[in-house]
Amino acid sequence: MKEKITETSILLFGKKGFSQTSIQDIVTELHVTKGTFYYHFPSKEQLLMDIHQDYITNLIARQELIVHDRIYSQQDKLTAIIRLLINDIADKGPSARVFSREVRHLGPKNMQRIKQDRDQFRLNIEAVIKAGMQQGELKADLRADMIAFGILGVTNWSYNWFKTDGEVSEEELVTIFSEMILTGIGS
Amino acid sequence: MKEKITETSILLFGKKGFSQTSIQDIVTELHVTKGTFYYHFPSKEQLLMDIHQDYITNLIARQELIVHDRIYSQQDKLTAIIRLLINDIADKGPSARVFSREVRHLGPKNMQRIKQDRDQFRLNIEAVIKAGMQQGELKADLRADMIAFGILGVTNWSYNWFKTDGEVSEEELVTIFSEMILTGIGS
Amino acid sequence: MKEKITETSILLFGKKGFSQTSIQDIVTELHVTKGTFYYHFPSKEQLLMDIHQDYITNLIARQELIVHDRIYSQQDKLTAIIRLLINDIADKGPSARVFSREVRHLGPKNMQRIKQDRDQFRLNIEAVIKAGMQQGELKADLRADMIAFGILGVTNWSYNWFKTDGEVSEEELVTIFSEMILTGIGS
Amino acid sequence: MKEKITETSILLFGKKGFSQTSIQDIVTELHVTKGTFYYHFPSKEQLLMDIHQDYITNLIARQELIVHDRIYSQQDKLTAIIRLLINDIADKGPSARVFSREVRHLGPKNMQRIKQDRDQFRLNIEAVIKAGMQQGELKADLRADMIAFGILGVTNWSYNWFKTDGEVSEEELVTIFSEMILTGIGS
DNA sequence: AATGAATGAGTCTTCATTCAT
DNA sequence: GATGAATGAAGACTCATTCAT
Repeated sequence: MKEKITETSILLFGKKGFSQTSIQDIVTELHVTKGTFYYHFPSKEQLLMDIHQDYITNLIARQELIVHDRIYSQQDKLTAIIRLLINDIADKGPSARVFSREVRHLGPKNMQRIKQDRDQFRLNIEAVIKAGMQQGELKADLRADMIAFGILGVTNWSYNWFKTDGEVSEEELVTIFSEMILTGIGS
Repeated sequence: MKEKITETSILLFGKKGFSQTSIQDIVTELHVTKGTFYYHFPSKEQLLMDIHQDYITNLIARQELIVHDRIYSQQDKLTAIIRLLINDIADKGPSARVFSREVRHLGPKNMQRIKQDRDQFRLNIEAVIKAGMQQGELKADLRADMIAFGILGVTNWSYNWFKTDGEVSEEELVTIFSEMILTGIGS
Repeated sequence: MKEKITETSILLFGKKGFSQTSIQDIVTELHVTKGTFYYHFPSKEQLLMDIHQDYITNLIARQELIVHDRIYSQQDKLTAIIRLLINDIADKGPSARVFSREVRHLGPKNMQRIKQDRDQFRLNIEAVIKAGMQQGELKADLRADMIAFGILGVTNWSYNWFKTDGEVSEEELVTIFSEMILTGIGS
Repeated sequence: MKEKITETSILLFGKKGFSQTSIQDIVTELHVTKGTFYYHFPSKEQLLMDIHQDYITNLIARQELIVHDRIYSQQDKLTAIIRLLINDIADKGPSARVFSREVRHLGPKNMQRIKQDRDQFRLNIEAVIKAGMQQGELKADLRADMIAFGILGVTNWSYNWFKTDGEVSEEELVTIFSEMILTGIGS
């Protein structure tokens, strides 16, 4: 049941947003009562935290597999990270969407905790960029931090518009974005 | 008074988000009563619509000045559009933030209307890209639509993290992002 | 309306206690809705505070009239204070009952504030006793503080059992208690 | 286990009051689950009843030992009853406090039953007073019933303020109160 | 004896909205 | 233009209680 609640919540949060989704909505969907929800979760916020935590822990783990890979070039790593994020739109779509949007609704403490995780993800990207700069794979004069934000912008924004069943496939999108970032669009 | 309500609302929506800001919050800030609000606006949603509309109408107007400029190259135009969006973080900060976040809280009809405006903004970017492709300023084989989404991602995401009083100035950020997009980060 | 809410609440708190009385109970009794309650009071606790404050402020004022009287002997003052409390069972019955019972349901801050008022009332009694001891009206070796608690016990406990329409009138009860305290029951 | 539940409940009721203590609070404290509680008690109210019953049965038993004593004078008996109640603040503190406060939370039937026990306790005091009056130990014109209420007020009120580790010892308090009642405070 | 899951009625509170004045 | 009072629907959360295992 706990899992069912989590799944349903992810779906509903993804569809209507966190504040717009009431506990009633969640339990009605599952044909159980509010008491059931509160038997499994101490609060709505904690549920959101759990979702966040599950998602980002797994995400960072997969990211670090990429980052610490011995064979990939740094450019490959960036592409792989972009792929990681874009793929999740399909695989964990709603979960990913929830992740990228609802932080503002958390209390200061939880906000802080989540922020740390996100920072780590971002700093991992930054580290790859810096490595690329040193090894001559990337331009030497980049602001690694800003570029990392830029890459996250490109991918995270996709969660707002990308349809996995659209004209462009995930893998194509990965290629388009990674080329745009690595080689630019200028001729 | 209507203007004062609008301004205060933009500020509060920017700070706490749309759903988290109550009409009571707004009128308390202005030392008036709820009746006053409803004298000027038919609903909270309509207020949000007005804010959106004001903002985006002005934004598109400024974008089209750029797009139809006779002197700018297409690359310059893209840079100018990036500058337009980044500058607004400072100039119309809260308003811009509201614009980029609170769409989900609109009813379907209003959502639709806003979506059209946003689409137009995006299609204008797409048009510039296509022009650049034809004129040989940009690579010939780009997916103009996806690239437009990519550019919007980079800039819109900035609203979540960019501090105008930080280490990097707006103009520097514009340069960083436009170089990243036009020439890529690869060496 | 605010007054009506206060009055009804006093009645209901008196009958069923603070926690056992829901806001619903109060507004149902008045044929209004919960919104109305919260238009006039910020919280249930604040309502209780208001009731307390109203009651005790008035009570202390009347007590101090007695305490500072120039003609009364100290013994007369004690009797008058007993009368003050016993009379309130009839006049402000429920209010008095609420006052003497529901402190535990207040938050620490409000608890503190009420405690101060009560302490003042008690210390005023203590002061009268001490004056009586000095002036030879009362035994010289009393623990004024404990006696003050004793007197309060006798009167406050009455709120639990005394019926103003019973066999014993208020004034008779005052006489019985003040004689018991001043001259004792031993022969 | 049943005893452990009872003990813990007494403690918690004493600390936070009956309504403010949830069954969850009780079982959490004991590291068991709610099912366990309901295996041993049919309801929260019944638990309160049991506590009451246990306490008052024992109390009345001890009171009657005093009342029927052949050596004590009636004055001594009153003092002994006062001692009985004051001592219980220390010995059975929480239990006694619960007893003197939470009656209101019982259903009418249980309320009735408790009331009878309390009445008996009070009537026993009244009987002692009447005996004292007849035997010339006490003033002849007392309202024994009201005096009994007065004595109960003095002692029961102590449960609200008396600290056993304070400046005044239990035995001192007994002396103070019994002197106040028997000989009065007037000089 | 004890547990874990579920219930459902109830709690306080919030809030957008209405409307007579 | 603006106010004050009231509404009613909805919100998150609590809790005594039940019951199959």
